[in-house]
Amino acid sequence: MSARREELVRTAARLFAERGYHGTSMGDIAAAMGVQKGSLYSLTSSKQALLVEAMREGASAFHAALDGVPEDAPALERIGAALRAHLRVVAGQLDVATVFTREWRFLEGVERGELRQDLDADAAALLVLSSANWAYTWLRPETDTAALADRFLSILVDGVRGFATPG
Amino acid sequence: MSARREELVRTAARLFAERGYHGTSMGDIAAAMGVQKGSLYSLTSSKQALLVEAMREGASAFHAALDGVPEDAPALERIGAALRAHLRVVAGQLDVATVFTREWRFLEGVERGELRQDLDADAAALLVLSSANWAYTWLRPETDTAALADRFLSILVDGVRGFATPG
DNA sequence: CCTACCGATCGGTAGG
DNA sequence: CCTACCGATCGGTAGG
Repeated sequence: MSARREELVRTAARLFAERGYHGTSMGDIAAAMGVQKGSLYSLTSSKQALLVEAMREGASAFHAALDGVPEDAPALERIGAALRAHLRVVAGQLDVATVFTREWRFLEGVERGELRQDLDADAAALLVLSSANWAYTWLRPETDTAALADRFLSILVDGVRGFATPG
Repeated sequence: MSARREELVRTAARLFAERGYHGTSMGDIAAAMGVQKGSLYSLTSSKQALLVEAMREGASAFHAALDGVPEDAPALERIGAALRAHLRVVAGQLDVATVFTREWRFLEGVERGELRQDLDADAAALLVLSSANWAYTWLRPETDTAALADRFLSILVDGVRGFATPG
């Protein structure tokens, strides 16, 4: 894959994250690349292919992050490692992570509610997943994600009562 | 406001929630209403006005929910009441809540990161806000939101160590 | 509420 | 990488 093509995918991911997939035109992407839109089609076959590529980067980054989680550690330690790794990806590849978290529904037929989490599911797991999945809206690249993840985890285990007074 | 106009806003909210604002055309909305798209313009002035109206319903529902939170109660009780009320709105008006949470960026110039939450912010507040804002992706209308909110809150206060064995 | 239409923009292609 | 263009679709309007 050429450097120019990588730049195209990165640019598309940035605009998809900013304006949404349907809110971004090939003309927008071309303008951001400094070329005419017809010129993009030597680098990609379609707009949808750019979304697929951006999603693939996101999936691969999150997947690779989980690969670093030790398999034979206590559950709590593994959850902590997974959360740290996930938040690190969000902060480090904000555009790709945003597109991955928000725009997947334009590629797959998964409907809202199919996850079918209900009262029997573990509320603690929902809290962790929510914080991880919502993180793209407020995480900043310079955020200390490891410290934040540890603080999340500490609350999940011991609650705010286990905290020293903040400040 | 006529019943027909209310039906239009509800239909638009449903389609915006399913396909996104830019992914929904006035023709789509008209088809769901059983009329031609030109006919919609006697009920609304523009597609954007429909988004504004749906967002207004969401804002008003969430705002009204917060109005029921007692002002002179302990902080923890107020947070619990707010979380319960918020999740009830999400479950009860899923389409409007989804549009409100996800599509606000097409109306306001607020950019990602402007919230500027960082390590100094309270991680517990982030956990609560994340669970509330991500809820539209997994909450179902029949979910017992009060029990779920209480369980979230219990974790935040005492952590999972404060739980009896699940099941 | 309909038909018929407007100008603009869309994703994508041809040919160079 | 460009110009020039395609058919389709977009949001919205006119006139009834």
